[in-house]
Amino acid sequence: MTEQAATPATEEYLAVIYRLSRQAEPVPLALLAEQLGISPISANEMVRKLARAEMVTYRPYEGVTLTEAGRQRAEVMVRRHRLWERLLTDVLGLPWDAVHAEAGRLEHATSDLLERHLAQYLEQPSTCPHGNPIPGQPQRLEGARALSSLATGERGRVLAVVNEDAALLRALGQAGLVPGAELEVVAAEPALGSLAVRVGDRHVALALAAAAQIMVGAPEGQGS
Amino acid sequence: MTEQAATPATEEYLAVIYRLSRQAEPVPLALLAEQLGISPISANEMVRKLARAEMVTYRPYEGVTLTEAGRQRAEVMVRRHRLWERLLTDVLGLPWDAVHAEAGRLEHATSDLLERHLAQYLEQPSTCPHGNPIPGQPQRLEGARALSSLATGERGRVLAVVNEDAALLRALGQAGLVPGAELEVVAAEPALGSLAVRVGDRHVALALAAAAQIMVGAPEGQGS
DNA sequence: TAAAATATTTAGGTATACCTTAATTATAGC
DNA sequence: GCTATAATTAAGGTATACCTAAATATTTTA
Ligand SMILES: [Mn+2]
Ligand SMILES: [Mn+2]
Ligand SMILES: [Mn+2]
Ligand SMILES: [Mn+2]
Repeated sequence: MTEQAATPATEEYLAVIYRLSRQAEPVPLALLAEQLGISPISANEMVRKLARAEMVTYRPYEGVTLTEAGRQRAEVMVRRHRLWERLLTDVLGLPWDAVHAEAGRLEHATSDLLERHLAQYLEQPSTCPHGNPIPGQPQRLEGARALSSLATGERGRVLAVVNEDAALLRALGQAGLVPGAELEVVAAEPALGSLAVRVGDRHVALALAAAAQIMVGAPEGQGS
Repeated sequence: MTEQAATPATEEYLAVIYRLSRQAEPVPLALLAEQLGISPISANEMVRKLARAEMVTYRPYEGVTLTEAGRQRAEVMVRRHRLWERLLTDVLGLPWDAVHAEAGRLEHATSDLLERHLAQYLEQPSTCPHGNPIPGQPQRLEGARALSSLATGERGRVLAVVNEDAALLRALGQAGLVPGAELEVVAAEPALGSLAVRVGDRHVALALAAAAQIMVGAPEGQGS
């Protein structure tokens, strides 16, 4: 009986590992613990339990990697999470900086049946309101780059905000830096850790750390 | 520190006690335990904990009653539950016999903010899809009676199905016995434990136990 | 390459919410 | 009024998911 824990806690671990895997693979335990808001010791315990259940592989001093079974389970959770975000913003009108936390709870209370109805009602969306991909839908193949990597004068269009921290999203929303926005880098000052960007007719200055969370693609009318 | 447990488990107890209070007040422990699907001993433990937290009063051999604080908390949960049921049926198109179970999970993952947006989007509905009242909305004052109490020849309109058991709802749905349906009692046979009813042009026979779960009001065009 | 700094593991503990078995009630039927 | 029945409480146990403190192991860096 190595199987089927499927408690909210294990679901949460798998989904967080999945998300962090984009940035670092395998995922260091310290990062995982920090994201989950628990002690590294507790994270270590749980990760070893997940390894026993063959949802992850764990290499001490290196980190955690999802197994195929773990990845599938994680994708289900992330899919439900992002479908909920779409419903909450597009239909119920919640602000985009609030829906990540709400969906983070609803995802664990969602059956297969409900997931199907959600996806159907929303017409199989391919991204969440923050531009991040919904697993199970065809992804537009993107030559996406972090905004922080653009040089002065380069233009692009916002595709996604990777980090869905509420404070960051609120600030970006006010600056007009939302998926679809066209922008141009006015001045890149890596040495100063800062970036000046024109968004429409507005000028915005942001830290490199913030810019690193924004994925941009080719500007309108320019194929990859 | 007698305060604020607010775990899903305590929320669940309060909501179930609230619902059962319509039928029996105080609520016998045996009934509560059965509804929650746990042993009477565990129910006893939890109820004494709730009593310590002043959410209920508990009189051994009699039963449980909600305190004012408990009633308020319970009404929040029942309100969220029934708002979800409305969204799931009216918007997402889930079958009416499935939504009680779904809402039973979602209710615990619902914030004040989300509750407000749900209610607003649904235009402050006053009942769930099964006809049961949504706390916090004005209730139409109803001279409702159980269908099982009607005599032969009496007519009425279905207001609500009190017991939201999936199998019962599925059967009632197929028989057309849904809120709003006009009906006439064709033959009441209390001795046989059965009732024959005409619903539209259809004839339906049902057990008294089932009929007891159906609340009816005055037929169309007849004020109370 | 030997400390120093980090990371991991062990050990022991807490809280929640269940369980079973056994003892102790209280209620109700006769 | 007594006793059978049923309800309650006590006692002890399980599993999950956290925690802290202390011991060990590994990696880094000087
Ligand atoms: Mn979550
Ligand atoms: Mn998102
Ligand atoms: Mn519930
Ligand atoms: Mn209902």
